[in-house]
Amino acid sequence: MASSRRDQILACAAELFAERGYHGVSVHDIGAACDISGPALYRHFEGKTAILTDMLVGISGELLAEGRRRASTAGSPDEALRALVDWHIEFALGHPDLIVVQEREWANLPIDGRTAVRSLQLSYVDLWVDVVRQLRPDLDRPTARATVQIGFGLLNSTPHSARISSAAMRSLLERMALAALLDTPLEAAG
Amino acid sequence: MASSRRDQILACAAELFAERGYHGVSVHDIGAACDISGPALYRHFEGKTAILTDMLVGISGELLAEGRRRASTAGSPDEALRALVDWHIEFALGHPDLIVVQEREWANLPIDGRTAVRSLQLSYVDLWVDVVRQLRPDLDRPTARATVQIGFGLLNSTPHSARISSAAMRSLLERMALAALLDTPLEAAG
DNA sequence: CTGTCGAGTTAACGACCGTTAACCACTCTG
DNA sequence: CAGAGTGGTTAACGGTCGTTAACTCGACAG
Repeated sequence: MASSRRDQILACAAELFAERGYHGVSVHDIGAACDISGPALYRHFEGKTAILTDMLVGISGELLAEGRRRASTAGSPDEALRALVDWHIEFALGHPDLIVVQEREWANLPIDGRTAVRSLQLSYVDLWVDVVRQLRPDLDRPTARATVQIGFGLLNSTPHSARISSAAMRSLLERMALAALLDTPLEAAG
Repeated sequence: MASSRRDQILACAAELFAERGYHGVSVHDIGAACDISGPALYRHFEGKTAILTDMLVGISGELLAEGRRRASTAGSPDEALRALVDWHIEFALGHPDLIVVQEREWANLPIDGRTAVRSLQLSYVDLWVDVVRQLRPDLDRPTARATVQIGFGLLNSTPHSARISSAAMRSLLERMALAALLDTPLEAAG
């Protein structure tokens, strides 16, 4: 189990990063949010970028690991997609700040963290793409990939959305996501 | 017509802001991208925040004005929704960097710019909500608002999506957006 | 030709940032 | 009770940032 201070720092930093962006938050700000001050962070992290790296690797890893678990225990492709959608919604509703940081701050990672996060994210996309292609054999791989990424855009909009109850938001997101992902083409576009 | 240099600065700044975030870009960087250097920007803008303010007010204003124009010339609610979707897709595909900046940098505006942009965005959401509610009388206003915002999340995912042709992306976005927005509820959620 | 004005330059200032150094207190172990 | 280790403190450093000042140069009106 990680040290409690480490987790507290990660949680405070996530909240601040989501609110003001990585470069808009100083190490002093992060420390102050944890009731310690500035340089004390260096007892727990190598530097400011290490906080961001740990955060993004953790998010991507958790999304992928639990996504794989749930998809693999599903009995059918349809159930698997529903399980993936439900899991993503659960994560996004439970950690809106992490969703925001994951979406925004990838470019601020050092090179090695960037490749690590990218690789986890690609695996997560692939997990979805494999399920979607079983349900939508009409889609070639690039189109299926774009479909999944557009679906993430839909699901990740949670933090920016109007205030309705969490249960209502959950079912609304699920319905819209499944409609968007499963819609079969009825018409050609110009 | 605005001075050409002003427009050039806004375009260069948008690209840089989208890539690295507002605080990740210095006035020297913006100047260099325009082949002028640093403090020369102050001949055209009051300061760095004025560049961001102009950019976001411009985006929100254009989305709203053209959205109103197209929705008002549509013959039916169904056509109006299609017109709004098409317009938003056209803008997002044509200016992916502006979409990114609009999504990310609102919190970095000064207070007055914040309220100006917020007000334009609210009007734009309302424009959509009015159309959606004509097609989906089953939705109460907060749910319709959330539906529209989730739809924006879907449409605004363009800049993060895999590379398929622009025409293919356009029709994919349109199909998925309409499916998500128009889907009528067939089941209740737990 | 003169003078004003717009649009650029470099130099400099103060503030703040990430990071390191030096120091201190508390808690354990032997 | 010594002494190492952990986790905190304040002070200070170098670098960068946004902004201002002072100056230059070309265009153009009278």
